[in-house]
Amino acid sequence: MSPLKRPTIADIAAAAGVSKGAVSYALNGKPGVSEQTRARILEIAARMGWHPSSAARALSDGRSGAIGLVVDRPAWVLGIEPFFMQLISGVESGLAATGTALLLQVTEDADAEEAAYRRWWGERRVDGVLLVDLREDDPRLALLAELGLPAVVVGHAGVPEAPSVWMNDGAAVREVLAYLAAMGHRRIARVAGPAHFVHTRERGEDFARSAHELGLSGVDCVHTDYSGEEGARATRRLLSGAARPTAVIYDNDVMAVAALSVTQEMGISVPGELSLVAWDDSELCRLVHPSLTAVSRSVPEYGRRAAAALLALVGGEAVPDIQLEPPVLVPRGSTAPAPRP
Amino acid sequence: MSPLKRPTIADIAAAAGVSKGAVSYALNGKPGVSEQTRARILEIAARMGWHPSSAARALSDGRSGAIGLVVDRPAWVLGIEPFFMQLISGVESGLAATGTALLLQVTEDADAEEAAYRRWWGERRVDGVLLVDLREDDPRLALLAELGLPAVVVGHAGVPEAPSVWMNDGAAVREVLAYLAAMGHRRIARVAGPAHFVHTRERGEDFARSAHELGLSGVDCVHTDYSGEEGARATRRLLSGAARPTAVIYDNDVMAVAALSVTQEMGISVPGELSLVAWDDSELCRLVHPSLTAVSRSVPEYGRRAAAALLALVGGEAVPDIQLEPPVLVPRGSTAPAPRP
DNA sequence: GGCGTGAGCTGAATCGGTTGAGTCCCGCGC
DNA sequence: GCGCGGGACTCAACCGATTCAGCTCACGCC
Repeated sequence: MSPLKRPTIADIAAAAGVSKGAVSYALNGKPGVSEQTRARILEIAARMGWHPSSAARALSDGRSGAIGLVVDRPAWVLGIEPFFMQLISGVESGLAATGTALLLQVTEDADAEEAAYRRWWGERRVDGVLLVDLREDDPRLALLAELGLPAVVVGHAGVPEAPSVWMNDGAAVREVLAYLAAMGHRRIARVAGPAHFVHTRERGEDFARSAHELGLSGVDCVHTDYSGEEGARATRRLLSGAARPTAVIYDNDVMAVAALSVTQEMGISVPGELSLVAWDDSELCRLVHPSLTAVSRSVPEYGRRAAAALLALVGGEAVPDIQLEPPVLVPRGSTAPAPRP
Repeated sequence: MSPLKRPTIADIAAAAGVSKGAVSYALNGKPGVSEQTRARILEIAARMGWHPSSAARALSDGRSGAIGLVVDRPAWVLGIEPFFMQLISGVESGLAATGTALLLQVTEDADAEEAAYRRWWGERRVDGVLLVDLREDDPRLALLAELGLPAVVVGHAGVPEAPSVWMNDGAAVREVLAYLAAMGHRRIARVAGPAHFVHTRERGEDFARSAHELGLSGVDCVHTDYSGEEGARATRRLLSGAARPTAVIYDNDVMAVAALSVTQEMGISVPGELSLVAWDDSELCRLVHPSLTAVSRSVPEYGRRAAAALLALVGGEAVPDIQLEPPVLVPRGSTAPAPRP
């Protein structure tokens, strides 16, 4: 079968007996044609299966009709980390109605990520980008500002250069610590993500504040790269130390799952001797035994709102920081009262 | 800071004192300019930080410089399934050198997936697509052929409409069954993916054939949607039946992990009373305790080769089916000799 | 009847590349 | 000395949309 020909507005114009301009007005809902003519043109366009050429549109109005997302995490972390796929699902649903496309790029390091932005900008491939995993003094913000590429920050507020979509982790941190404290836990540790991520630091500050308020001595913190392997190693170290914690909180679910198998290895009972809490809830947490108590936040919602905010920003609207519903604690089988000393 | 201006070939032409055409020849490595002039133009372009406008290029030569991937799996499966992110990582690395972009779309159902292809084709957004999860009599093949949109099938060979990148599962199936049989397993079951996927059926045929060759009575098969939940349910059913299997093979790692927690729930020892094998190896398999024996295949390699094949196809080359190294069995802690009857 | 007005449409420029059809000049062969 | 070939460029059309400046009516109004 010979491939279909793609109709252009010129074809429609010919079929309707009007000029290209009239067709353009009709198809874009702009004044300049009578309602009769508009209806006729719309009908013809639909019958011909017309779609606007994204290239032509991009060329004439300077909009590409696409947004970009660069994910700069090593492949082995990405594979298993549910966060990104859920985020992407959410972004898609925020984009779906508008017909905007999503460009995805997975990079090896921060330099490659910056190069990707430069390329997308130079090639006019995207109208804006979503920024995840903000770092301290993140050079990407300056770069994007220099390029004039609109961006929305996902995951934490108060960035002067760009609007953001965020959740207040503080309340959830407080909730988790209060819950553990109420069950008698006093020695609580945290296995965190990389220290250079802003959200890691901020969550750390939340932990310190809440611990102080609750009269806890503090929360020991170990940094990792989010991988199960490092999560397991950190857990072994914590559980082998002199003052073994009675509860550990993990910055992602993958590490919490890894920790669970470490406890089995070491013959430590969960939740009898040790309570575990995962930050970020995914099917993974319900899959393992005992199921993991988790801090649940709607990651797709993150994506959806961020996409919508970016579209508004690209459209020239002033976009404020958007705060989403804070994460909630979902208690499951991995937490229980602290063991008697 | 005011946004940078994006240089065009006209700017370069003006700076070099030549015409736009000459600049185009120079930048594309075509004859028509002297080596001196070419070098000068290249130098100016580099200094100005020029990138070709993807829109302009797409408009004039009909190529968008992008390929598309539609993933039609429910969001909750996607989140945790490592396969797709690994595939995407691989695709990126196959694309990286060429400057081709990747468009990703996550859809709710098959209709939305077809609509996505129609849109991409109509808008000339992609030069070709990667096709995963082929179904029996897959309507997508006819659609893409009708549209004339080049496609490469990932995951199984012998499709008349499009070249494919695949691995021979048969050898691995044989290896797994022989391994289990050698350890005395006779009642072996399989928890498979959806029956409508071609690769599910083909693997089933491989199981039947190998079972027969090895003198096994056959392999019981239960179909699921790949989710941990259904994997767990299927496992409970299998383990509650009269002739309980001594070994179960899962079509993905997520279900195998879910199964492991079912065995804990039910007090069945792994691998003492039951052996488990996961198809597809990811960090997940190493994370749990006992670690899961798995059939490992290089998913990123899949993506890389598929991307390369698609680029060749788009470039007008004749692309044959490409067979990759077959998957290999990686024995870990979840398999052991069958229990004495 | 003349004139302004605005709806409804046309024509052409424009975006930034690619490309085929010229143009010009230089060197070479006879 | 003339013609020819070809290297090095220039020019302009073209891809498919958007958009602005007209143009042409019909109509209302004084």
